[in-house]
Amino acid sequence: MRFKSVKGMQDILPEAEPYWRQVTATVQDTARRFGFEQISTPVLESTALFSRGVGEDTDIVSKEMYTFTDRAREGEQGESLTLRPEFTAGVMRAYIEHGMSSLPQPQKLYSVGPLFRREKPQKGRYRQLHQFNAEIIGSADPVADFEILLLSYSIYMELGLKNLRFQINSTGDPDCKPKYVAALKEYLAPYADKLAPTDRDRLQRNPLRVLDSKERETLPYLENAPHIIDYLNDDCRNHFHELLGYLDAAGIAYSINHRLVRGLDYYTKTVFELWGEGLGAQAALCGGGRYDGLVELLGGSPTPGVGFATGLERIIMSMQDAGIQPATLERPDYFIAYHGEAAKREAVKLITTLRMAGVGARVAFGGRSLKAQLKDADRMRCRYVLIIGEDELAGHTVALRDLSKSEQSSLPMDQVVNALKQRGHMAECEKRVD
RNA sequence: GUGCCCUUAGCUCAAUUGGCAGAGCGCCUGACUGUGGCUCAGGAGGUCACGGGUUCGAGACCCGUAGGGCACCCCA
Repeated sequence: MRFKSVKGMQDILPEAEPYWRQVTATVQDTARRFGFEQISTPVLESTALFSRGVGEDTDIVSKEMYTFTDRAREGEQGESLTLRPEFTAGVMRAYIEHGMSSLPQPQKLYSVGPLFRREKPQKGRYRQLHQFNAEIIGSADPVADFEILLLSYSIYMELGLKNLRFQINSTGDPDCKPKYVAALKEYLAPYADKLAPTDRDRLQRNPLRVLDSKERETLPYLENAPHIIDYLNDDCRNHFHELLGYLDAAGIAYSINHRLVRGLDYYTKTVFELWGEGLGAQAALCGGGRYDGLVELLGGSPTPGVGFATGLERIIMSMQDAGIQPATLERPDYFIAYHGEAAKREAVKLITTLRMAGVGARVAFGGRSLKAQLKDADRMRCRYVLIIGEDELAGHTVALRDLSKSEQSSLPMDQVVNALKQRGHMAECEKRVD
C-alpha cells in the first residue's frame, strides 16, 4: 500500500523552502526590532485550556479540534489532550505558569509554528497550518494595540505585499458590550423570521455573530443595524480613538468595519483583520485584537493583553500571487568528481578535509562515468568541479574546472584547501521559477 | 459539516461512438571506454485514485468510497 499525507496536511518541499525561509526570517527579525522575544510552547495542551480560553461556543473548539485521550496509568482515566488550534491560550498559560507577571511589564512575546484545525481543506485552508503570533501582555495602553497593528503592517511591507488595508472595530468591554448586544437583539428581533436559519440560531446563542453574516437573506437587515462604537463607554471609546489617532499619525490606512466582530470569545475593545487579494474566500491574512479578560479567565491575576496572528501559508500564496521572488538560498559551489577506485578514496579524503576547513562542497556518489558526474555537477548548479583521476593522483594535483567558463586548470593537492577558502565557496543559486 | 466540479507515468496532459494505455518535460544509459550545457538514439517508469456494477469487451457508462479544487459555514 502507498501512504499518503493525512488529509489537509501537506509536505513543504525543498522548492518552497526559499519562501519559508524568507517569511520566517522576516517575521522574526521584524518582531525582534520591535522588542519582542520568542516563546515556544508545546503543540499539545490540556483540552480544557482551549475550551476555557478560546470559548466553548466557538467553531474552533466545538468542531475543529484534534482531541484525544492520553494513555492512562492502570486504574486511572487518561488525560484529554488537544493539538493546539491557536497560539494565544498556550502563551497565556505559560505566562501564568512561569510567573511572568513579575517580569518587567509588558511582556512582548512572539511564536512561530504549526497549528491544527480539523476543517474541510481548500485553498489557503489546511488542517495543519503555520502561523506567526505576537502578544503584548500586561499593558492596557492603546500604544500596545498600535504596536501590534504596526508590527503586522511592517511585516507585510517588508515582504513586499502592498495594497493591504486594515479593517478595525471595537467590541467594547464587559461593561458596555452587553448594552450593545441588547440593542442589537432588540433591533433584529422584528426581522428574526426573515433571517437566514444559521443567523436565527446565532441571534439566540451569540447575537454579535449575526453581524458577521454573509448570508444573502440577512444582509439587508444589517444595513441599518446599530453600531457598537455608538454604545462604547468612555474608557472604550477613548481607547478606540486614541488608537485611531496613532494610525492616522503613522499614515496607515484602515477602514472602520462596524460588522467586524471576530469569532473568538476572548476579544475586548480592539479587533482587526487585514485582507489580501488572490486568496479566494480565504482572504484574511491576519487577525487579532485585545483580550483584557483572558489571563484572569485562565486563572491568573487580571492582566490586559493584545495580539495578532498571521497565516504563513497565506502570506506565501500572496507573495506568489504578487510575483514576489524570495531570496535565493546558498548552496555549495564545489563538486568533487573522480575516475577510478584509488581516485574515489582520494576524493573522499579531500571532501573531508574541505568540510573540516569549513568549505562547502559535494562529492559524486556511485560509480558513474565522469561524464555523468560532470552532468550532475551542472544540474546541481555547482560552479566548479574538482576532478581527481589517475593523472592527478600520479602528479599529486587536482584539476579545477570552471563550468561557467569551460576553463580548466591544475592545482597542487596540498594547496587546494587554502585556494578554495580564499575564493569563497558558497553561491546563491540562480533564480528559479517555482 | 453541506453543495458543485475534478482524479490517466515523478510533472503537465492526450486517448474519436465502449475495442492493443500514449506524448512532452523530467529521470537513466549510450553516441564521446577521463570532461557538463546543445543534439541524436535507446531505456526505465502505469493497481488509468480505490471498491463494486453493466458489457463479449470499461481509462471512458452506473453506484459507492477516498483525495483534491471551488463555494457556503468559519477562519490564518
